[in-house]
Amino acid sequence: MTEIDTKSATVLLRAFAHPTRLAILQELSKGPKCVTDLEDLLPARQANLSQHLALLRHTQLVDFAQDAQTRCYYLARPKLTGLLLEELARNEVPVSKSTEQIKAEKAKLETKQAAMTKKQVQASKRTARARG
Amino acid sequence: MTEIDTKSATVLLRAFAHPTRLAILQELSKGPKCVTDLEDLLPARQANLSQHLALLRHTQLVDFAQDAQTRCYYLARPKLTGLLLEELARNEVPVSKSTEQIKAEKAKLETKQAAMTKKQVQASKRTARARG
DNA sequence: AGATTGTATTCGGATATGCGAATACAACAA
DNA sequence: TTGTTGTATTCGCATATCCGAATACAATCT
Repeated sequence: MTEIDTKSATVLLRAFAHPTRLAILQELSKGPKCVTDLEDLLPARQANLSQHLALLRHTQLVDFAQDAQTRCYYLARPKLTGLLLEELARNEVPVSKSTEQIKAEKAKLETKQAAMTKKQVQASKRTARARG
Repeated sequence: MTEIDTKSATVLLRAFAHPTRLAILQELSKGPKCVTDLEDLLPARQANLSQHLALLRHTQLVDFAQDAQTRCYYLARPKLTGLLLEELARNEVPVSKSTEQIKAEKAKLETKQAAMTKKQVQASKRTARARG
């Protein structure tokens, strides 16, 4: 439950969030591949794959080992990528909660914090915007 | 290791891949919140939060329960969201592999498949592009 | 009824992303 | 040396995303 740096986490997630890049990562999760291998496996052209691979390199999701003229790409963070692919494959079914249930949960949490300070923050926010 | 529908998986990932949305999900992982709560917790304005929440609703990452005038949002896929946030917090350190290591791994995989068919596919792809 | 509160939606412009085409380039073959 | 193979980069345009401003709207208060 540690607090995440959402800004840098987003850089990683954006790298995952593209069909071609996700497909590349899925292929690499089965083993290392060079660009030509990927070109055969995926419906994308060489230049485009190289662009996506460059992005994945910069986010350190992949790295490569040079084998003569070819570059063999592999997953640089196999745990992260593996877990993510697994979890996407699982495809959790969304839950629906009743208003009662939520009210109860919310109430329980709010008793743990000062409620008044919140309203003050809110008020100062509004006036700040009104001024600015 | 099941094959994923990369196109629809991408829709989910894109929803995660924004600082504000990720922060919203992180807050909701601690308990349900209404829009005003989030406005107090995050550096974003109401309209903007509503926009992001709409996106998160459409991807079924969150849902809400109506409590009189307010809507209490909660995680609709707590496992998925929780695991992802955990894994991002862990921040796996990238591995680096030697060319030898990769060549070995790659060779082992390739013996499991016909190597010739690949070259044929590659050749037909090239001529197809040349024609097109 | 009018004002306020909590939230959603629409619009428009700024910025970012995606992709093909062209180009670069190094290693290797003929 | 010229050609070919494997891969990367640059450029320009089309499309998508983001956000604030404005507006809508229903519920509640005065």
